Amino acid sequence: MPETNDITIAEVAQVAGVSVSTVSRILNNRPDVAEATRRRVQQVIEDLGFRPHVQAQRLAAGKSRSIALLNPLQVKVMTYLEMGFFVGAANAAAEENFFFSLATRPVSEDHLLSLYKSAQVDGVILMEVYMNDWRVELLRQHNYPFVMIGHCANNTGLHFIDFDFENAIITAFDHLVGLGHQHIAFMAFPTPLQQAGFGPAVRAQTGYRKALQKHGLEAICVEVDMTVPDIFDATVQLLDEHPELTGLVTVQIEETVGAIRALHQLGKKIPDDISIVAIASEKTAQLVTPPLTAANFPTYEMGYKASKMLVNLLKNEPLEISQVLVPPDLVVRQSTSPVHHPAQNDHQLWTMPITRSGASRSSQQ
Amino acid sequence: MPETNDITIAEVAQVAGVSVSTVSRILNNRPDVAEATRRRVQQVIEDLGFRPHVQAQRLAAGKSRSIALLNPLQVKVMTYLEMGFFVGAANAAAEENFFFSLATRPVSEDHLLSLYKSAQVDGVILMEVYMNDWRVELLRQHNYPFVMIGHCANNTGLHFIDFDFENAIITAFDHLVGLGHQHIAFMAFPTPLQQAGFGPAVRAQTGYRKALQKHGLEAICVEVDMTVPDIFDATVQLLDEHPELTGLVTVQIEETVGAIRALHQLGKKIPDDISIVAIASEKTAQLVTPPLTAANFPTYEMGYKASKMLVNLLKNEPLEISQVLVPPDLVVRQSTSPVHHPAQNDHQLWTMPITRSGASRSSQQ
DNA sequence: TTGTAGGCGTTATCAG
DNA sequence: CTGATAACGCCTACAA
Repeated sequence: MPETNDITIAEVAQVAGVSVSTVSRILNNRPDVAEATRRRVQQVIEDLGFRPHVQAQRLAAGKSRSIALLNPLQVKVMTYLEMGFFVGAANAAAEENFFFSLATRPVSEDHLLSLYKSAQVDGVILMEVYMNDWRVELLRQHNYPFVMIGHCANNTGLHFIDFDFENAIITAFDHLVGLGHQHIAFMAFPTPLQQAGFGPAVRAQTGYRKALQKHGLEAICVEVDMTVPDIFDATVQLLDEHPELTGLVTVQIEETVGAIRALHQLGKKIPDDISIVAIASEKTAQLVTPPLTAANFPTYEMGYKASKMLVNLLKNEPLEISQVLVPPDLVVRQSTSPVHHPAQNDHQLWTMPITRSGASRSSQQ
Repeated sequence: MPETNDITIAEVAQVAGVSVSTVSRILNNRPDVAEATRRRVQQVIEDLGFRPHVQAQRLAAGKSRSIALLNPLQVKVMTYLEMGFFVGAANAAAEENFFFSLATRPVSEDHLLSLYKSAQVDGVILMEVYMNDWRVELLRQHNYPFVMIGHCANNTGLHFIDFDFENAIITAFDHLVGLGHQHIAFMAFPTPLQQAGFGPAVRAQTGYRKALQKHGLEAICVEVDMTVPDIFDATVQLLDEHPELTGLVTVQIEETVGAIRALHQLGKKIPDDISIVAIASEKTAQLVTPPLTAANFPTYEMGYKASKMLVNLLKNEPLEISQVLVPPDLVVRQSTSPVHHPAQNDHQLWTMPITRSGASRSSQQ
């Protein structure tokens, strides 16, 4: 059996020759304590190696001083995207002396309320937010504190930080068009996500529509699942149907490697034959070859900021800004280059063997 | 102000017409309760939406029912390696109804002890373990429960799960030699880590020595920092000094992309010109092009297992096995092929421009 | 099978 | 500035 920490605040008080309340005051940095007393008691605390019992503190104070990030995580799977949010949020919480945890289990309404009711947390961070999100309604109705990474259709009274997907897509197209590209495909979020009103999916699509209109481009759009094999197949099929393509914009984060691999197999060079613009964090963009030109998705910073916002909320400190939309910042790396008019032997490429056959897909206007 | 959960066990008891202790028993699944009573009380709990106050439970029970993974995490940086441990451990803890948290801050002796003393956790999972690790000594001496992902020089009485780095390296060499390769470089852990007795670094080196001996190979070993640019530089220099190279074994996980990028830039084809064997999880191996042949590093499973072990320990349940070494499982993907004797125009490659200059490195025997 | 009562280690209120 | 003392919400002998 492990040696328990017998030392309590009472013993500290006794050794220091003061009352428990005085020790408690010192522990909580209250101002109304004589400097001499404070020093003496702190010395005793040090000597005894005393640490306050956090559960007792939480119970007595009526605050858990804990927050959680609600991650709709599939078991085993976590990407750099979520990880950025997570590490950022964790570090910010640690800085504020708040306990941080990750809720990995799928949340039901009941589960979500339980987090608050059972005093596991004082507040949560929501991610993967939908335009109309039941979690938001539920928490708002119960008046439980929370902040979002993402935002809804109606955000009055809500606190959030989100990436500006709409302008990210527009910026991506601006970049390619600026390099002379005219035949650009857009690899969009899966249709079900769009229909369900998943924020990034909806807003990326809006950005896409605006970009088409702005530059007078032909619509070449394919919706794919966020998996490497699906993107691989989609890319193959896309180039089959649109051999004139010289540009590609993707919203998939890490899975863009599927497109790269497909192009590689088709004998298409990046960026000589096809330029790619993605949405990606620094880390992710550097993970593939060539490093991707991408709208920078600052996941760490967003998680950090969200966490700070929540803690401020819980401390009843004023929030300077409570709704922030992070503007896209296009980082040019090595996956884009000026358009390069194709040589005439292009069609020979199509005689190459393709290992994975394409699933049926629609190429919508 | 958020609506607080007024409902307590006392109210449940009153409404159900029983005593608090009965409700408590039901909450804790004690057997000594009449079935009728149990059902009635559970109905009341449901109706009232009651959730026990976890802080109070922990205080009264004298157990936090919480564990933590001690991650010597550099701020902002987390790789798929740590993430696998983390998600696995988190899921296992959740299954056991234990609270899980990640300690992101660098631990001092004081900090580590505080975790226990302040009842934040009942036990911890250590990772990045050294052959002689002060944390292990400290916890052992205080008789605090813990398990390790990794293991020490002396492991008597300790509980751990670790990946068999030594045999992983041997297996990697076996594979390459089996394909006819004779000139194989080994990209080792940085010297400081080896000297400090970092477990994987030490054991990988042992495996390397044994592999050389087993197959009678020439030693071509370079120690690199675990960063993409460093590995890039090291690869360039390595091929400069050893143009006869046809095989490469790396222990770096994600950073191996640096080698791939260097080879790409040097005009070397993978696997036609150079075969690579890495140590990597499924996810990581698939992230680069071509997908890497690698000794599978089952990080999720290891985190999961470590967490289960710790929880069992804390529940005083018997541990079936308390020291497990995960055997390497070589997964052949697309970065290795039979040796392919070089064409005579190889040296022309060295006239290509290299963007990053190599830092000075030693190529030890 | 159920109820009573004391205690878990702090914080907070209110006197002094 | 300091000290009693009552919560905080639950668990757990012990008794019935």
